[in-house]
Amino acid sequence: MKLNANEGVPSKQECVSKVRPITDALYVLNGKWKLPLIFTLRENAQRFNEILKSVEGITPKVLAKELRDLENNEFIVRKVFPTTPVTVIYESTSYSDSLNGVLGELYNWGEQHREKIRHSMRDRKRP
Amino acid sequence: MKLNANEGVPSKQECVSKVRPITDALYVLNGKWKLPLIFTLRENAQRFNEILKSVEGITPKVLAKELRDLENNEFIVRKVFPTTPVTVIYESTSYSDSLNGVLGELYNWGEQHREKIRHSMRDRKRP
DNA sequence: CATACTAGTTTCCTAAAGGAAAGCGGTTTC
DNA sequence: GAAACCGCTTTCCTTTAGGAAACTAGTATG
Repeated sequence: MKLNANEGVPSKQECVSKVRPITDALYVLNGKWKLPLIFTLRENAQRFNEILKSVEGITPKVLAKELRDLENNEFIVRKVFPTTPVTVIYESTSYSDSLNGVLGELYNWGEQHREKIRHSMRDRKRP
Repeated sequence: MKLNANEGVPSKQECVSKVRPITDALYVLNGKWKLPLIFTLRENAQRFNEILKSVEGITPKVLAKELRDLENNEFIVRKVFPTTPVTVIYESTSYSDSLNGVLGELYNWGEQHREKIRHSMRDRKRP
């Protein structure tokens, strides 16, 4: 009783639905500066120019864009105070803590993988 | 007793060591085709041209490079059989199962996050 | 009115990822 | 010897991420 020539082979729909939530998650962590920014703002809320100094190497253009991304994903909030000159404080949200599980898994797996590959490389030289 | 002007502020070393294992992990999943390839080869081992067909849109050049990456990370093995014409089978390893924890966390968080952002967008239109 | 300060934006540029199309080496079949 | 099949590689091109440097708007102070 063969209803479909691709029996047993998952449909494209099925594959996409398996992969998309994962790529969604990866997407929000994507880019050179997302993690450093998340971690530095977890240490303490900071102003734009303070972040520029504490995250070494980032430029104003890229920082502005990354902060917008993080705000859109609700990992941080932007608070403006009408001092003169203005004060803008970026502060990490409690929602950013929801990343802890993911980040913990990534950390442990990444650490383990580095060791694994280090050993494999060594064994290729001296088998 | 102030020993250091940056007391309480983590050193750059400390930040790097917190972030690097995570970026290592993200790096191996990086790129447009890594996850589709991992998943398709978990379904069943396949030949080069079979993968080209089952992973819709990938080109030979990119596939060859991605397979090399996956092999270097020991997620797959490349098996060559001296038939004519040659048969090359790519097969996922049991080590690729070590990703299950990470992928599960990413999946759950990603699914939840998509919902969260969807609701936030709606509430911005109708507050 | 000039200067200073914050929080960005704008313009221009480079490097890397990825795609399209064609080609290639080895081996059989006709 | 031509054609076909497999598993790629090569060349050329476009898009995107990110960096350097300069500039801007708003609001004070002198």
